[in-house]
Amino acid sequence: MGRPTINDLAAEAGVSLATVDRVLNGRAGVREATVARVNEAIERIGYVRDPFAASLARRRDFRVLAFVPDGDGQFLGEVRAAVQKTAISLLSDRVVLDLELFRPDPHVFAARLGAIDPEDVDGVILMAPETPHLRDAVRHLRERGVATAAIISDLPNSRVDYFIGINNLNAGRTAASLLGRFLGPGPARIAVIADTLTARDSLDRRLGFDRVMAEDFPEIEVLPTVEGRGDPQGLEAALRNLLRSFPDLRGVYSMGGGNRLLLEFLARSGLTPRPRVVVHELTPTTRQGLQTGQIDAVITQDLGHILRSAIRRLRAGRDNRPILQEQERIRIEILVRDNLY
Amino acid sequence: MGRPTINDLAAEAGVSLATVDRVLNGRAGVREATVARVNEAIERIGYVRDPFAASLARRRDFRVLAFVPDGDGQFLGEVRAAVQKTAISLLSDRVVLDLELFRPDPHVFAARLGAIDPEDVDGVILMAPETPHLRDAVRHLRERGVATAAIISDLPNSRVDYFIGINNLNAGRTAASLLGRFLGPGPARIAVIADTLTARDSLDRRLGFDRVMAEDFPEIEVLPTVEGRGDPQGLEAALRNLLRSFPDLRGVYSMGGGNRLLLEFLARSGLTPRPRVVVHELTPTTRQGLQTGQIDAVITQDLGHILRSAIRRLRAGRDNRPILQEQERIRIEILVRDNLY
DNA sequence: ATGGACATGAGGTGCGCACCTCATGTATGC
DNA sequence: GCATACATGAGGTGCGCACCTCATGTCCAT
Repeated sequence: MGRPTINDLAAEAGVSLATVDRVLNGRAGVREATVARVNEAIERIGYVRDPFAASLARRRDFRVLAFVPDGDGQFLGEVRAAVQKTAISLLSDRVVLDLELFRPDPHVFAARLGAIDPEDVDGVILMAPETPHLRDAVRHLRERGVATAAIISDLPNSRVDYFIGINNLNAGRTAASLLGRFLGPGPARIAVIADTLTARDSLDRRLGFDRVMAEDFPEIEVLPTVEGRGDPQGLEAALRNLLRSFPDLRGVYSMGGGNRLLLEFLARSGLTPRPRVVVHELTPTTRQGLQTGQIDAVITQDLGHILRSAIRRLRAGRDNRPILQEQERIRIEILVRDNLY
Repeated sequence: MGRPTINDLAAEAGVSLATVDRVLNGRAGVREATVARVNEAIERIGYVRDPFAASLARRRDFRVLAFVPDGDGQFLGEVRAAVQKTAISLLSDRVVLDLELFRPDPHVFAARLGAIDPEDVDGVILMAPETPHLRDAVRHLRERGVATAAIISDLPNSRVDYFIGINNLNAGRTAASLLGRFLGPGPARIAVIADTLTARDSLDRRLGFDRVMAEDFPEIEVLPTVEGRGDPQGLEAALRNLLRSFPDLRGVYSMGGGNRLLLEFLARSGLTPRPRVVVHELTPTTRQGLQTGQIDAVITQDLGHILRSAIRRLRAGRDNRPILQEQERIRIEILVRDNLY
């Protein structure tokens, strides 16, 4: 009743099991013509490798290294925690997922990637900003047969094998859609807060946000972006300035970090009516903000899902298996107080 | 390097492989004291069955039957489609998922469940309203060793093994949270539409909805529920009546089916300003409603996720494995035009 | 012709487990 | 004390695959 096995495949291709094995596992010493015959037979009988049996026989786990920036933003903390949790849950799937932190120095990071031994590592997951060094390091990894997946932020110029994350343009659109509806008809002024607008993600979000605001909520005036740049005092001062110029502020869209400070500032400012607040990423701060009512909506992505998806793709690629597009789509999730999990 | 195997387990328990096998697979002919010894050894060395190897050796797929009502609501269509898609994607996981439709007659349905051969079927997934017949049939299934999972609607009195779906009280709360925010401050009248309020799901949603409205949006007046009862003309008439009495209607919460008719009605009525509309379940109609702007938000659940989760639980139960709570939580998803996938 | 490089086949082993048979041991009732 | 029922062990087989060794065959350059 079952699917075809390598035995069926060998028979169909008219070669021995050994040759099938050589072709399937990319070992050397097979004529091109023979490889082609096997591949045709694969197509013909619809052979797909049984990943269970394979990993059983391989007697070796699927090893993945996840690189996440070392740093103290809450979101980074969430990512690191998600990697660790996912690692545990994937152990029973014969996947060993290791977390590795890296410091910003691009040389050091690229060197670390270059030192990866393809014998030890099947795939690499990267949450990292794109730099020329990284681009070269990724290319080098590919050449040595280590698959790469970018998560959360794409690395569009690094020819990474996969990107797993949300579409940030649509995330920005979603934020605008919500904030616009929350504010209702009539003119209003809203602020946009970002860590920095140089990051690709923030640019995309801002772009999507502005488009929807312009198209659907023309009466809403979006003030120039307040950039935090990881400097609490600077952000505080900028916010204070903003509020002095626009005491009628009715909404805030926060695209990145700094939410803790933002919420504290808003609480202190005692603005009435309370401004509508839409932020990104579920963290302890934003979770609490939802619960206390300081935040109206959080736009987020399921980190566990992202990591599992990344690993499924790396594995599927290695086994030359197709993936289920549908299951791998990363949703832009909207959380309010009442659907918080 | 690896996890303990049955060999380690046998050694630890001081019994043979045969006995370990008998205990693990619940075969008869083992003294209680011996069973206990094996189970203690399992605890001690932390043995967990390797599900891959097991299903390989079992030479038999995990067979699941999914029962979905035969009927022509769009949501039912989505559920059936999701079952079929999931079935395909799970084939490579050695899971055979079959879809079976049933007609409303509780006798016939219960008889069908009673006729299930435990030799053929490992688990049953049910999307069905609870009836006394069903309750008995589920109990009977359990007794014969067939695990059962209710999806979407719980069967609280049927002692089903698992329920996989959203918390409808929170779903109702979420709807109210959104609709209340969309309407902004000030008094407003809103309508609630339901197929029927006798279904447990609708009751829960309504309850959650009312609570949040009362607590957070006291100025909003929730009109009595309009019940469709699967009768298009009746619904149409009721809506017309409602609008005659309350021409200042500003919001609509639709808890179940009938959205197609509702949207047509609202379009024809030309209400200004356009009422804010929050509905449940993503269907072709509600998807289009989001895109055209007739619907502000859809509250939904990922059917593929629900089905995969149900199967993971049935399998984990059979193999006596723990599940990852986190991964199995079914989210109450909020969709607006811009995060539609 | 001869050696060497390369392509292929034959066949075995074991991964962790389920499932089966048969033999042997032990307690129980009469 | 003997038949009987039951508990347990020993050992084998195969699932689909990866990985390994060794033998044999084919072709080419010299």
